[in-house]
Amino acid sequence: MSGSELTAAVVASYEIWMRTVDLAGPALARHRLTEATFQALWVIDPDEPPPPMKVVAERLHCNAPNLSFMADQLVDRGMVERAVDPSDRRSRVLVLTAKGRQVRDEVIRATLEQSPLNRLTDTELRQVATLLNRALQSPAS
Amino acid sequence: MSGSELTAAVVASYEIWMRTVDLAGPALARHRLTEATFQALWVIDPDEPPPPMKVVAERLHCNAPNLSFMADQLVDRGMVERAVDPSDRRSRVLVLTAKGRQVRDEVIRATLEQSPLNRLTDTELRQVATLLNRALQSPAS
DNA sequence: AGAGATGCTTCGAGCCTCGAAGTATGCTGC
DNA sequence: GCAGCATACTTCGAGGCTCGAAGCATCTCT
Repeated sequence: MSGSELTAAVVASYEIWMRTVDLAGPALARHRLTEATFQALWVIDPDEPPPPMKVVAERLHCNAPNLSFMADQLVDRGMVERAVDPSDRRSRVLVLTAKGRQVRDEVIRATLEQSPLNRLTDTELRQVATLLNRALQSPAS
Repeated sequence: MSGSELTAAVVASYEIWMRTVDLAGPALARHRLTEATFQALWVIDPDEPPPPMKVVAERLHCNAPNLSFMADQLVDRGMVERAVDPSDRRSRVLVLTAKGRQVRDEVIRATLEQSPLNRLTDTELRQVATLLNRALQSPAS
């Protein structure tokens, strides 16, 4: 219930995110991605086992019908394929295609390059990440 | 074009914002506000002269038709009124009503209280705000 | 006064989001 | 083993958000 420090930090984090999204727009359009589909692509790490849709939905803070819709878009664009999860046949995992991996790399690189955060030094970025992650780690209020 | 420091900071700022929005949801619903209308309410500071819609649209990173739509919602809910800007009769300023000021205070307080950032100390919050604002201040790339 | 610029609104299209209901598969206890 | 419940996803339909194009009122500049 304090005051201006908290307000300033929340406003700044809002502004950082909004500008990142704005600046990423053209790069997304080049690959016919929207912000929503891009974020879905982002959270599928090609260096880890393909995640079940349930996990992807959690990472995106969205619900199952919503992810189903976005997955359709990525499948239509040839960037992702659905596969049955061998460990649970109810579940579907999202597998990046070769094109999906390439587009993901390219758009993430463009997004990071243009992010306002890219103007900070590595030391400053480590401080930011440390502080923000400290805030995120506490028990779910 | 570096690497993991930047990625970690961008991901953390995304997660901070998404969690803030998630947690604010119930407080918004109590006043029949959506995330979009709440942000419009947020950027109208009752302690400053009522801002022209053009200024509000810039603060929200949205365009004129979009703000016009959101302003309609706030007017319908009795939180805001349009008034002619005396210095330019083309322009409309958005004026908070008494109800608008009260709801704005209440919902902003709830949002800040529940934000993950509320778990940091004032010193940490000052560091966060300083670093993020440093990133934001640089010339528009 | 006329021409062009600016601020807002309206309209229409498209995308995003979500609750409810349906299908398939897994799990538990009898 | 199988009945009943739980879980993962999909489909459907409604509603909200966003934006380009076009229109109106007003300002500005000459």
